[in-house]
Amino acid sequence: MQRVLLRRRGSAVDITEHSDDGSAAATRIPVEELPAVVAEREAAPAPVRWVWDDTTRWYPALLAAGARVERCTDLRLSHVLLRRSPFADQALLVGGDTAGWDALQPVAAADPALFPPADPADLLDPAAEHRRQQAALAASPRRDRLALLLAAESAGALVAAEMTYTGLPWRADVHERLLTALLGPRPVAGGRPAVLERLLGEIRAALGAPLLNPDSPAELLRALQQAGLPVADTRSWSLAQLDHPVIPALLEYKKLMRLLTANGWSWLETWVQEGRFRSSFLPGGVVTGRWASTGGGALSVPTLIRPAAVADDGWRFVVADVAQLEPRVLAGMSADTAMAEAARASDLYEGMVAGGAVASRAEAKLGILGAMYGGTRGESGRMMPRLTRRYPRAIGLVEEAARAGERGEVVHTLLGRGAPSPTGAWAQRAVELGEPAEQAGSRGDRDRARRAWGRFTRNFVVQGTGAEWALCWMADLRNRLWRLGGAGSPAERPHLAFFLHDEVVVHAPEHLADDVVEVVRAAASTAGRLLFGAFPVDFPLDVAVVRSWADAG
DNA sequence: CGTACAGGTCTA
DNA sequence: TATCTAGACCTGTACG
Repeated sequence: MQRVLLRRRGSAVDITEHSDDGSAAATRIPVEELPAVVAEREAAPAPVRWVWDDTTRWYPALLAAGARVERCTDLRLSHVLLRRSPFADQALLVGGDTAGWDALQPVAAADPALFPPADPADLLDPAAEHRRQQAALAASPRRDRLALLLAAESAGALVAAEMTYTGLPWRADVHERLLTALLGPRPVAGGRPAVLERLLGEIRAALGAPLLNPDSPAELLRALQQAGLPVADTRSWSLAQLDHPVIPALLEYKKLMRLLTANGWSWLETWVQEGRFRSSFLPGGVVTGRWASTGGGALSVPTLIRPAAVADDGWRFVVADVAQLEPRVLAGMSADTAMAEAARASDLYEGMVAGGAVASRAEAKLGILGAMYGGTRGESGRMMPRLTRRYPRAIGLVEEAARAGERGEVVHTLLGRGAPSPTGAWAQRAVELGEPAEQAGSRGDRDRARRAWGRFTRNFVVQGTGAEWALCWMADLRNRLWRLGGAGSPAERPHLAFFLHDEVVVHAPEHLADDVVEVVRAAASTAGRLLFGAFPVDFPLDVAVVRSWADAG
């Protein structure tokens, strides 16, 4: 496939075409002409892969100018993956500006200018970096998987930019009605809404503390203890265990205060414009390969306010999520046929019950979560021997990942994303967490930190491979949605509008909703085959065609 | 007066 | 004798 490398040169762009025969041809164009050049090239029959330093620096402006890109190589994201992968020869990756690539950060989506001034990326040579990456890939003992990972990560970067561009349809009027119904009318600057004010009065009266500010955990804890309640913190879950007249009002107050501060009127003003909630997603933003987000708390939008996410008139949301993604991924990557058999059921936990591994669904869930998170105590710990007997390969894989982490070894996902080395800052953090300063250095604390790192590596291999499945799913889905046809930009055709680790929201014209359901499922099958080949592990989806996000699931 | 951390709550 | 993975982001509070 033809690769076309883009490089900024002041107010111009250098375009270098790399043909399969190794020849290269370069042209220089003014930056204003780039969208037209890209659009023309994308419309031509020969497929092309754009190679650029960083999608966040190129794609938002292209989208704004009406140019959509089918494929790219994001050198920044690829660099991070290769630098940490145990299957990339680091000697091949090191060049003059490696430190610059190591340090390169994505830019915020807020600025749509194609060329931010004084960008550190301008000091880097993308052609040289691309050559190094291709060399490392060619020499890798896991070349195919690593190449798939780089392609999927780059496709994710395109998806992320497009989701910020299109936004998630959001009805401010619905959101405001919801706030008013729960909190009362919007208060004038500074005041508490009426409902909170009333609850505050009840709380103060019930505790005999007329000046209490329940927003201060320390103050609240003292007041509760003075009222004779045996409580060590003010978490809702702890308070719910208590029997005292103040508790219902206090729990309601905490819930509504959270709504007000996290997703109240000021959230609405800040993050919703022109009927769209626009946040920015950061592919690869989490060490495991999951996406992070910045702005508006996109990855923790409470279900309480999801009724305000409403498809446009004549459009629908197609909401799809994978039930029990991570245990299915674990079955696939360990080639555990017994667990894959359980995964044939649409509810994997019920499949485990049917297979005779455990007595109840609750036990199955507890046991699997314990296996993936490293819970060794309590009920999930007691489940482990039975699970190990029944699913030796699956349990063996996570146990080995935990032991490797405890030994200080580096673990990796199925496609070759490497975990951080335990000598890095992350291990320091684990040490600090397990080690109160006054007892620093004791053997027990070191053991605790080692086990904490083992839990991290145990979870890393599963969560990280789950993230790879989701990336492959979205990358394939994005292309299938585009091929459903229509005209215009992604916003005017069926498009991905939101992504939450194992769930996607597609915004589509109503008459195409059934087609979207079909391609969402087809893309899930493709992702399973890409990762696990012929090994028979299913990824059944829960799919709903709805007007509001809240109506799904 | 601005920054850093603690405590809490939301997500998968 | 016990909640264990990954995050974002809010308020209150301590600190320099």
